[in-house]
Amino acid sequence: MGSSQRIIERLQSNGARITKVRRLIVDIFEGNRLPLSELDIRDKLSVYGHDVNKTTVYRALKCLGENGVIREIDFGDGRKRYELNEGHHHHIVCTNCKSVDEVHVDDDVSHIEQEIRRKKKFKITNHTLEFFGLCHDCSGE
Amino acid sequence: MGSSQRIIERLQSNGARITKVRRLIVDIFEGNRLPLSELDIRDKLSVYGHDVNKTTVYRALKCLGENGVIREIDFGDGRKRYELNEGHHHHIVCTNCKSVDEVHVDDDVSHIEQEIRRKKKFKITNHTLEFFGLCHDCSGE
DNA sequence: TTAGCTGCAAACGATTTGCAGCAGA
DNA sequence: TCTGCTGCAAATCGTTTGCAGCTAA
Repeated sequence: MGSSQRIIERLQSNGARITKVRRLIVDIFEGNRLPLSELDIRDKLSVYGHDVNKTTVYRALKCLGENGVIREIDFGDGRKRYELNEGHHHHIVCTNCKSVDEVHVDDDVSHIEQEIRRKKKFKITNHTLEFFGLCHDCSGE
Repeated sequence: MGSSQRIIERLQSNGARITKVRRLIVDIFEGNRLPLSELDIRDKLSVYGHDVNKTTVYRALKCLGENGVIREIDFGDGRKRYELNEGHHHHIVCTNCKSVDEVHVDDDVSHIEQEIRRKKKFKITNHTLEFFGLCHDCSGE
């Protein structure tokens, strides 16, 4: 059980119980830095000998999301993905082989947000920015 | 039937038929510059006295998408939205009242794309950038 | 005429809900 | 102990598919 103490404490302080399934799922996220779908998670749990019901996974994800441990990522393919809610970054998705890579950009879109804040009377709290294209392997002819 | 001639020609040149339903849907998009879901479209069609089957709407949207007339927008709420494929821009969505506004930014994220192209060996063809927050009406506590 | 479009019903896949039994604190 | 978590089955919701009849070209 390698779940970081910080995460355990965050859950506990919000009154959520530290159950076996939640621990396992947090461990999966800590060992996989890329966004995972419900199915990805259950597959990985299964590999480690834990067959968890899909409903339970969805409810655990909801709990972890509500407590700020994970966040949702949307690649627009009809299934939600989740990743640890640490460090703002974006993703590049290969539209061919579906591989995903992280992108850390120094200069983010904060200047655009400020522009919007000025022009429109909108308090921006969040944004999504995902890139799509062909990875090196798939763009080779 | 106010469907722009340019769009009609684009469909025709690709071998798609110009049917009553497709004309109507294009008219709806031309009269509504914000992203519409399948349900939005059927509601608007209904207001004008046209009850169109949902399957037909989905197939028309697929056809219009494949011919570059419209594009998909994803607000991550589990339903697809579509808008005319004209002029690159983004959206700000009020997380409270769900209202949507367009955002035209002079300085887009092309510099980020170039950075990624250099760092990673990724040919970027597309990106999504949507903003979320509270609109003026909803942020007034 | 005829290939392509439409409508209906039914299938599908991701996600949610109801409920009875189990377990963390 | 006891409220909250889990698992199972069934429901829900957006979207897609199969098929028979219709219509644009």
